Amino acid sequence: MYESHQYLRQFSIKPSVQRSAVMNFLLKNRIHPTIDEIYLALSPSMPTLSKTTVYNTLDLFVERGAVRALAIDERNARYDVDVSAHAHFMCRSCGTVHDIFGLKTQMFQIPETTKLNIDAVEISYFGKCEKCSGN
Amino acid sequence: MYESHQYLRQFSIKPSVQRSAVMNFLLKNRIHPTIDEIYLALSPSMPTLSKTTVYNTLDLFVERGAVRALAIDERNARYDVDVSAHAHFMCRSCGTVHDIFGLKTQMFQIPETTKLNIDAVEISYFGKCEKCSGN
DNA sequence: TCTTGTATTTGTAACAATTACAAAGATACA
DNA sequence: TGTATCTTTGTAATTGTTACAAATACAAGA
Ligand SMILES: [Mn+2]
Ligand SMILES: [Mn+2]
Ligand SMILES: [Zn+2]
Ligand SMILES: [Zn+2]
Repeated sequence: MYESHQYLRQFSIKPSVQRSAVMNFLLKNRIHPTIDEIYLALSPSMPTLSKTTVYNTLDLFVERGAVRALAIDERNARYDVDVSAHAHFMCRSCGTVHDIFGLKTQMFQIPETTKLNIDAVEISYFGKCEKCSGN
Repeated sequence: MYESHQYLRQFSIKPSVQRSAVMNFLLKNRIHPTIDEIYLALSPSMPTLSKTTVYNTLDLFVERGAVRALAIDERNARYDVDVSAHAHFMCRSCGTVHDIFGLKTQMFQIPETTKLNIDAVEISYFGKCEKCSGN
């Protein structure tokens, strides 16, 4: 909790109770959560927390580069506090999103093109996770 | 239009007026359209077309492997009749989705992992397109 | 400490994309 | 022609997100 305060300052984000709680959750639960998952996890201990605040907070985090928004899940936005170059896998069955580390750094390089001004890359894999592969 | 009929049969999709019209649009307009774009393009010449039919049709196309659904656009699903291995770029400003061809085939290979049963890869780039780069 | 301006949070309403569902229409074939 | 099945349609419900204005918290100066 106190760490979260410090962590936020690294990204010039003024800490508040809500912001620290959200960042704390992201740091301790690296499951690429949705807004709803964050809200449902925090609201028991923060009964006045508003879902709008969770939206605002995540927007701010992304804007400041503290968090990455993933496009992998068409249904909801998912957020990742690990902004380093890595890929993701989403299970078509249970919807969980896993990290895929260890891909060649070349894969995250931006292709040469004069026309496009690329600032981000996202590599996503889809299929069934171990649990859902049945057996 | 007639081509579309033939095209659908390749994927064991029973052709109907609506299905052929949608496939024809996809084959002739390779812009990774949204459901709404497809609906709005076709409805003038097919006034009774229902948006639900467009949803149903695209679901069927994807299920049969005739079309790929892209996750690149968080706002709406986008569909690509080109199911070959290639990447995409989405402009953060105007929202258009471009193809990125010519990436090494290695990039589309599935990483070795015993745990995950991967069946698809999606490589997405984000930034500003030529038009929106101002200048 | 009070005052006042600014930043943040909250709750509600509006919006947009998608899904559910049942009725209507088209198609195939006995 | 009759009947079962497939497909389309329109509407309503659901869900995720955004807009917005009021309430609250915070920060600095008087
Ligand atoms: Mn991750
Ligand atoms: Mn494409
Ligand atoms: Zn799973
Ligand atoms: Zn653009």
